[in-house]
Amino acid sequence: MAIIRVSDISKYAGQDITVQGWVYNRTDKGKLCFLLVRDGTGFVQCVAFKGDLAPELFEQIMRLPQESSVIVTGAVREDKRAPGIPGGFELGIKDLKVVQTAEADYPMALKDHGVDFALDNRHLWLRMQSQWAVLRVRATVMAATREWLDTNGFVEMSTPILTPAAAEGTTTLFETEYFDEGKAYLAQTGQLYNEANIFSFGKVYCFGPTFRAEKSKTRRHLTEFWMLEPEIAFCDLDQLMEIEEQMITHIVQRVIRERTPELKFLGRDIAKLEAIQAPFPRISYDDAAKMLVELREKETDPEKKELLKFDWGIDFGAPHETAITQQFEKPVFVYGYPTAVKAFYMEPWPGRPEVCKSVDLLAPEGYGEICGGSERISDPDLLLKRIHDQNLPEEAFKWYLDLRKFGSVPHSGFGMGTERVTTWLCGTEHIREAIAFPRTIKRVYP
RNA sequence: UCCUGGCUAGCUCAAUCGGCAGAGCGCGCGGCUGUUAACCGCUAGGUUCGAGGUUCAAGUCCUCGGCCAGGAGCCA
Repeated sequence: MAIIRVSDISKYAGQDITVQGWVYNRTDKGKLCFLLVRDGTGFVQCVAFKGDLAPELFEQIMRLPQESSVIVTGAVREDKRAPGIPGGFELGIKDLKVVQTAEADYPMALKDHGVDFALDNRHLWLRMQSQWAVLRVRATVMAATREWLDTNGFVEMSTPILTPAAAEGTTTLFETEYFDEGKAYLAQTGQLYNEANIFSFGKVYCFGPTFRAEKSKTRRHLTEFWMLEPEIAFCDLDQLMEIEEQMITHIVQRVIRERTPELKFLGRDIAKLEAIQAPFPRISYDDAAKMLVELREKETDPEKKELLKFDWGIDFGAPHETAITQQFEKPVFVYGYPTAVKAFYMEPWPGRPEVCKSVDLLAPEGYGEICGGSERISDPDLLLKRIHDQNLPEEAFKWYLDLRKFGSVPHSGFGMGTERVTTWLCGTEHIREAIAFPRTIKRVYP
């Protein structure tokens, strides 16, 4: 008997097939028993009629505990009543083998759980439909990201996870002993290494875990997350924005194409995602600042009004980002941030040294920053001056300064937070659901 | 680090002014041929986060501590 994947079930209507999986839920009605079976690719309802099966087998099915592992054989039939993902098809059970009868005290109910309990049981919570759906979307986001970059001439580079002192200060780094060399730190970015890589490969990216020891306790932060960082030679800020919008558009469109059942299960409004097509609106920091002043004047809730307080020169906080993105249906680029609030390596705006050629991409519906990038300083003297101004150790940046001595070119790059993109596309409340085993300030277990 | 909220059955939550510790789900038993987190009946299940205090009486009030969440700052 052919073993099929539940995600393909519609292709097998009328045929006998076998599914290998786990009992997600059981509902019995006397002489009739419904098993919702998941196999990793989807959830399918399997129906047992007492009259069709040997009495012992029917009795065994009636008593199967949640999460028992099973191999089910039966006939696929189309039925609008059948629940599941994708749903609409069910399996009339002809035979069932129990691989293991699960213990009766499985802790995850199909009802809501508190955050703490759910996270303590993350290894089991992963099996729930909602979590399965989000993580399937995440995998597609990552695949689509690589697909776009690989077909557009980018070379994947792996940048080190263990790094010497910091690109941007050590306060937010995880520290570890490194033999006789003193301290090493878990990478919070691969950017500086990718700036070296472009001079050999032109267009590169790294895509891996990255670590921030920030004591951030919000729905947008993880201490360990997966960041994509493309870096491109001969690329200015405008060209960088084009790359970002093309890539994001590709990711969203592929997610819609392949993960609509998951998005529908999550209750996501797919029409909103279908609208995500390049080009994206671009507004300067200056214009965003004016917009914020106007939005604050219109705001009637005094609490929100206080949070929207804003003076030119400060970086946007989460409330500011939310207010701006709510004005747009697509992700929006905000470019030209004040130099003072951005990293030392960002190219100054021509004729306006108080702002720099930086750009953040803010996702709509209040999801906030998903990408942050900039054109990098290409002039060796200016870069050295910046390192001195910021009291960074020149010795540590010797190799980085070399990059500007030998064939320096205008170049740009950005970082994209995989889990933030996933959270946005899924319409999920909290970023912790967008990675299998989230690491937050309060949690390193399981 | 700061602000706010929470901690009661395995889970999610109730408990009025300080006055008998409750429900739903899940587990167990029984019933039902179309359930959608099924439904109906029955059973079991409690150190109310910890320590101290006030009181005739504390889940509830007070003090200290612990843990968790949401938000701010910082960031992708």
